[in-house]
Amino acid sequence: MMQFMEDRSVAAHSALPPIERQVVSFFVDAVRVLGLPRSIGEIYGLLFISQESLSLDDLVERLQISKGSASQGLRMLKNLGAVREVENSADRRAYYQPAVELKPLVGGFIREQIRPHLESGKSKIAQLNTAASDVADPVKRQFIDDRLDRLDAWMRSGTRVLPILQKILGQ
Amino acid sequence: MMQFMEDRSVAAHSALPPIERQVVSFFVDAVRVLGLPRSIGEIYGLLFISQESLSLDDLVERLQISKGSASQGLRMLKNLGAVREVENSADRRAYYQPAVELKPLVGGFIREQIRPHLESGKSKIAQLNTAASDVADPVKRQFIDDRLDRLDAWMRSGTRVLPILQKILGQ
DNA sequence: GACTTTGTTCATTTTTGTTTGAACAAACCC
DNA sequence: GGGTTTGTTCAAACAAAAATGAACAAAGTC
Repeated sequence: MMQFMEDRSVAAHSALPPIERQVVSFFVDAVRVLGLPRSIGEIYGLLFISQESLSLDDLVERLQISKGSASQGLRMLKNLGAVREVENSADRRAYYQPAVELKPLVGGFIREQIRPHLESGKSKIAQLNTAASDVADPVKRQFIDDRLDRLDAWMRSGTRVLPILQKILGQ
Repeated sequence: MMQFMEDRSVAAHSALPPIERQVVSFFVDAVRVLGLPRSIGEIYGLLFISQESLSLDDLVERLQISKGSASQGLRMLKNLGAVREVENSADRRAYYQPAVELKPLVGGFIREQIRPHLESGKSKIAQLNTAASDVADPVKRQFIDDRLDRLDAWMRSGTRVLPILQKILGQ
């Protein structure tokens, strides 16, 4: 009995096994490149390399992160379409599985992180075009118009590239 | 004489004019999305909307940033190929101009910010494949191999997409 | 209806990353 | 060689972002 309890105690505090640890570290680096918080990488990484779906408590225990982080991280991952809840009768906890195809991951990232910025960028350029009409000096005016036209072309290129990105990465 | 000095003094402390301010703000937001420091956006943004090339001191004065920030920011922008030094006889200061075509900007960003991460990711996966050969349980082993194969395919997709990105955005 | 389990929220703490500015180096000038 | 201008470096200060954990809500159990 005592033996059993000690085992559980050790399990609760032990570090992740090597493979799991390395995969988590891989995703921690990957999400930093994408500008997402470390915990997102930890959670997704552990789910990615786990055969069984995991509960919030599993994540808290194995990654040694707070319940708050796990909860917020899972919400963001759900919004990104990177994890989904799975049924688990005989247990009222929610269990999570990762989306492991590149396509939905890329799609979610574009939808949640890229498009909103492109949209707000376009509206800022619209404001700028309004402000530019107040410029008196015609030489300066022409220069500014040229620059704003460029910016606009950049945004259009950006918009154009997204579906192509999704197509290529969806394979 | 006194009049003249007061004008200079005011100019030194005055805020950026509206258009310049808005364009700088646009680029500050843009570089945040790309995970680059604010000062990079400020410097590039002001250069982008300025007809004349600017010196380090011009940037310090107009953006009200420190010489340190301006120096570091310009170095990063030069490394990215986003600004270039221009000659200015009659003055031993260096003057800077922005690259305003999308192509070199995208190219520089990919070269400096994306490729290094893709490379280090690939080598991490190689390490993981080595570590995976120590897994005893054949079922677990197969699962891990599947996941690592997926990761590898992701990285290959990533590598494949970069030249296409450059091509599309270079117009 | 009191108690337990599960998960969320959010004010505070902690961590991370950026900016500052003083010290320094390099190049030029007289 | 002393003085000036221009630009860089880096330790310390600061700001922004993320993680924590206590309080809370919701739902289930006895």
